[in-house]
Amino acid sequence: MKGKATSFDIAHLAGVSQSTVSRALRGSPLVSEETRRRIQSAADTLNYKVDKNASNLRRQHTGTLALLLFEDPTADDSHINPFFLSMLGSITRASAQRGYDLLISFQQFSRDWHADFTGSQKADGLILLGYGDYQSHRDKLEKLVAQGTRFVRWGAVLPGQPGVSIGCDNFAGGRLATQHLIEQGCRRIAFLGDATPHYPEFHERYRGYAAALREAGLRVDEVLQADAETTERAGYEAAELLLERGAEFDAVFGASDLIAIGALRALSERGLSVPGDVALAGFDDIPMASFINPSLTTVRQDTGKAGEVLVEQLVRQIGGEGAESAMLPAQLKVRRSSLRPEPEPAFRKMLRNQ
Amino acid sequence: MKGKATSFDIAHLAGVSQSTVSRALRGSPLVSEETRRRIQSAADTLNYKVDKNASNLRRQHTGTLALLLFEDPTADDSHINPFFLSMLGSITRASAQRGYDLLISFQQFSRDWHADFTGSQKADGLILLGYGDYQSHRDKLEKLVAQGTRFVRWGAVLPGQPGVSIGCDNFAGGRLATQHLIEQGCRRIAFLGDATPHYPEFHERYRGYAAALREAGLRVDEVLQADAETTERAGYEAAELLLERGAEFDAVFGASDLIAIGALRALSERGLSVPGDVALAGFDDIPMASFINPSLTTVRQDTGKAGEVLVEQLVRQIGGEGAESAMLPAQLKVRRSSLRPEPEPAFRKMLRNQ
DNA sequence: CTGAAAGCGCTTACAG
DNA sequence: CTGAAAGCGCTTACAG
Repeated sequence: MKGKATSFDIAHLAGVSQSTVSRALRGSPLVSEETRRRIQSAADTLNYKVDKNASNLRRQHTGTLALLLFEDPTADDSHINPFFLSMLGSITRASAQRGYDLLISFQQFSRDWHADFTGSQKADGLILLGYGDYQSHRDKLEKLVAQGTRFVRWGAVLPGQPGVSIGCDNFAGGRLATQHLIEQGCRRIAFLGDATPHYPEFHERYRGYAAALREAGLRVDEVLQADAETTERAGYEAAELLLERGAEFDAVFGASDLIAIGALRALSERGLSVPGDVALAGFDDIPMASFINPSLTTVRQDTGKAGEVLVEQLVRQIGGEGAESAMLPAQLKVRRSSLRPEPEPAFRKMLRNQ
Repeated sequence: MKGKATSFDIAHLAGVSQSTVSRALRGSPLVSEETRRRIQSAADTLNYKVDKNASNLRRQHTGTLALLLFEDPTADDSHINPFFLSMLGSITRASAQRGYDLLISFQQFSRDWHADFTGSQKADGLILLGYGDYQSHRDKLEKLVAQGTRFVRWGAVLPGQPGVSIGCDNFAGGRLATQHLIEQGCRRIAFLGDATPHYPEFHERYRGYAAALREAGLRVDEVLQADAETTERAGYEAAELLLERGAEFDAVFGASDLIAIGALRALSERGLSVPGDVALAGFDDIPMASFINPSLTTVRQDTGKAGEVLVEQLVRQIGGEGAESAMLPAQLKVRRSSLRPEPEPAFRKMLRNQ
């Protein structure tokens, strides 16, 4: 790489001062059209690009957003949760649309993340993404607020939380899914996923589940709940636990699609058919949900919209405008995994008709 | 945000010069242990972080890698190809492991990407990722080389290509999949995907396909090939085209999993069963491949390994070491979609045994 | 509309 | 081992 062209080189070539080059290239109205054109063409021939480091240093900003992706360290580390992958895609798009670069960082190990990015001027603001134990994050969030760091986080939207949170209406989503299972005739509906306030999104889904049960005059039975983080394996194990417990159930509501898919595998291995013996629903609507067999009934979180809102609210903060937490609607997607009674298999019908 | 602490503040607090602060914090051996400790604790109490912009400006480097993701503008723009999403995950991890930040950028629209990142000192090197028309990229790659830009690209590894390419052995993969279909008794195997050198990865897969056919004494029939880019929709349409043409085939090899999955839908809609009537294979092994029904036989590209190698070779270039193109092995994953003859359905057996 | 000059916060020869 | 000083390449008051 031979010496990169600087604004002085352009100035020299165009026969103006370096200040004028800078102004022209930044689109200042203080430069005459003709001068601007001359400078522009000089810049083009020298293949000049403004040095971001210098520009940012001087302007004290960065033009980039940092996406911090928290993954539960216990998760299988080869795969990122597909839901977050979708979010990542939409956040990337939304950032680009608003002229920001996006820096991505996984935060499984580092503990000092709360200051790493904005403190070191790598990013103007932070997007926090990830399921995970909220309690252990909370004090860091408060520190972030105290420091004046601009950030938005994806998660449960509840009163009294530090900073700006964007999330979907987990309570309504949990309620919707459970109501649907009840309408399908299910009476013993299991909930797979952590149901404590440690994981507020799951907790809200659980609360929605419990509300739907009570509204239908059904009992919330603790035997029907088993903890699980968002992995297929955890879903598998939670379903196994239920089965070993001897719990009787005619439906399973997984707190996430990954959990539901894991449960599906456990049920199949025991010879239980879905939806024939057990109706099944998940949460997230990851791409896989519509492809598995049977296709998975789930609560859709609109990741496209989510990315837009996250970026929008963060950019507002950076611009000094007020930003607000927002709750996005949850939408029930009914697919085959919950549709009962299952149409009678053709061969059984034939046998009976003999 | 109250005035951020600078190295001068630390110097003042620790009672040393600013230069010493800088040295201590960068781990220079020129600083005594005791001084270093004093400086470190001052930095901690003031919550000091080195300003990356200033540091990078001075050191003339950035510590970040840019991942440019090219997507075919005709693709459904709401979804990123899951294969690239996997790559993105593994590249992110590999970069973090080597201490680089990763800047992500989608390049559907911008045309000036070849200089945007390294020229403006946003990144030390580029990772180019995306299927796409190679011919139209080629001159940009050459410009990149001419400029001395460090980059690696994911794609076909062929002689005479500009720069460093990492890719999987697409020829071997295509051949493997086709051989497997032939072993399953298929004789009329369709190929869905562009088969021209414009898309070198697909072309290599096609060449592997053709080689396997010839080796088995089978004819390569143009009627059995239909173009498709990497989307489910394109796969669906290509299969439709084949069907409308009245082409007779007993197997379909999709140049990517997405194409194969689209073809599966088209076949099902026509009442053709997979693998009963038509055996099916794809390429990539995206997560969905193992979840659809029937599960999809495919050629696995190891994205974890790919990300590591891409980052490794790029970092070597940045460090002034020589980097080399590399071809990663392709691995056949046999699943249900290609296993013929299909076990006889239970009810048919019953009927016959009456 | 344009130019000369200061300064963003570091890193690193240079001198001791 | 430490300090004083130059300079990375910009942006932006300040002066005209």
